[in-house]
Amino acid sequence: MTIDELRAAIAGSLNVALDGLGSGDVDASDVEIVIERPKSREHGDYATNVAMVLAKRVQRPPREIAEALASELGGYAGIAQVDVAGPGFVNITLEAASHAEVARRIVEAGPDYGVGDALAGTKVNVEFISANPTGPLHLGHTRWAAVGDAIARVLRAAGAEVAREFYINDRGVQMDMFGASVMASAHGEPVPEDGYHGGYVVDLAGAIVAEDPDILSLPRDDQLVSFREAAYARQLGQQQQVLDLFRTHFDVWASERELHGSAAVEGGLERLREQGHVFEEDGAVWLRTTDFGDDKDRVLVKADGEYTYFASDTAYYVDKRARGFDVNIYLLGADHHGYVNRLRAVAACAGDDIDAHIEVLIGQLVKITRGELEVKLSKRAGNIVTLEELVEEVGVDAARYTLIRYPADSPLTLDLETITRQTNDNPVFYVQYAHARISSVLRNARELGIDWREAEFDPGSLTHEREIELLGRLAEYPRIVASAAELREPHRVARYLEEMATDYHRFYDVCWVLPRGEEDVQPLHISRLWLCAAARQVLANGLDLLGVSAPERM
RNA sequence: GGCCCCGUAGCUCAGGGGAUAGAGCGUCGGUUUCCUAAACCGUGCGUCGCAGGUUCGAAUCCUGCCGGGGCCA
Repeated sequence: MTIDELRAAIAGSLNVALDGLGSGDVDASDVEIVIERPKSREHGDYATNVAMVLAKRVQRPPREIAEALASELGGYAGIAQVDVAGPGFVNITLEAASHAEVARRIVEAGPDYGVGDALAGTKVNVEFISANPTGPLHLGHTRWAAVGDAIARVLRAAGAEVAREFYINDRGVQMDMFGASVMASAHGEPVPEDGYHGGYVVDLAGAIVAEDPDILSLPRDDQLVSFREAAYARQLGQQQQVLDLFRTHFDVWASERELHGSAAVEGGLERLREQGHVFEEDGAVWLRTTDFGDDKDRVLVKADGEYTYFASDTAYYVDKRARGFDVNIYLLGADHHGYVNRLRAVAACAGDDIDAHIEVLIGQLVKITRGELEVKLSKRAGNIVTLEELVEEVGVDAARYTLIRYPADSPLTLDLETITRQTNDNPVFYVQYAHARISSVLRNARELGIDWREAEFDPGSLTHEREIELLGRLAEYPRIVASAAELREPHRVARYLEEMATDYHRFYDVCWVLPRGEEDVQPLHISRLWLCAAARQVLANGLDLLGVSAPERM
């Protein structure tokens, strides 16, 4: 019996029970039947609180409703026992075989186990990082590089059609300043005061001149443009390469320039005019964002006729909607929290429902330590400042896992010593180890010539307490994925995997899987191999949602 | 001045209204003739910042205050 089947059973029993209480006219169909796994085993495998929730409406004591529900529910196949406890909880214990069926389902579903349809038919745009192409990606970007990607994966697992999108701010004075900095560097001249000073600028200059020495003899104005464009191409390429290495793959690289080139900006502006939130004042064109909670109105077109960055952002939103995205998620750093109201107001000004079409998530900053010492994010040599350097030091798996493991809206301290340590206090290794351990068992089974998939799986044989615990945990997985998607909180998957790995290790510790010595292959061996295979599948599926590898050996 | 985040065990942190608030680390001790000991088991550990409110029930939701971090102006 699956959780969904149990829910249906409860719903059915509830109707009968209410009839029996003379409350058949009470419509309980809108009551969400919450099924939870009790913390204590004494309270059964599953529990529901519907009796308490309905008490007021039915005008009966919760325990009375619970009793009626329990006696009805007890008749269902697959349910071993139903108890009423506490203020009106209905505690349900399943038959052993009923638990174990999940193992078969998981193995048969394979990578699809956990995939749901809650968001089927919804097109979601997840925009994150969106760095200027004027330097390497740094720590401020890494959290979203991991979490944003995981959010996209989790949403996809919930059935949504997802695009990961990176908005390239490749237009405006910052780009010119970037070009000027590289050019100055190429000539051995001092970089402009508010230009870009990192060592990478020198490297870029050197590489550009090496590839095209003639660039230095161009007229100054042309040369500036050439340097700017060459540096832009290289820097963007470098960012893309690093993200690729980090296993964060964007579906769309949206360029601000192209937005302007395609007249999307004019189009977006037109759309806002139609909605009646655009006005002119002091020679500038404004968007009345204060109508929707912003603290001041914003300029779209300056008095000199230039579009503002805000105009681009606005047009970009309208463009995303035009491309059919129902939900547009923006992942921003804590330093951009002032943008939240502005962006939401843009959606409202475009005639959209703020609560439906736009979501702005704020990620708190990441602090890095090495043991007790904080790693200052200065640009001095030896301190980690870029995503690339972080990956070099700790590896992609550890970096991604650690960044995703915590809710993004809480501050995060990343200890380089801990996450490279190969012990229990490093959760990524703990979870990966469970996967490798299972893989090893299954390898050994193959070497012993045991073809468990072809053998009869007897779910009734998995009755050990540790087996039941593990099966119960495996059954939770789809619900965890669904809630991670709904809440945009992939850390829930990571936390779940840690608990699941614990359940596996505990099972492994006391339940021997393979035949020992000259022992014949028994049905229990086969059943346990199915259980192992199911556990491995869930670990692999979960790790995949985080973009972390599931090693066969460690 | 406005806004955002945080406050839970000695430390780092989970805990989207439910029963006795959890995990890792750290302490001390134990477990391997055979499937990966990167594991498992035992052992302590709490005014869930404070005060009100909503609820049958609040660490969780609402309001105010205190404390810490940060952003904008």
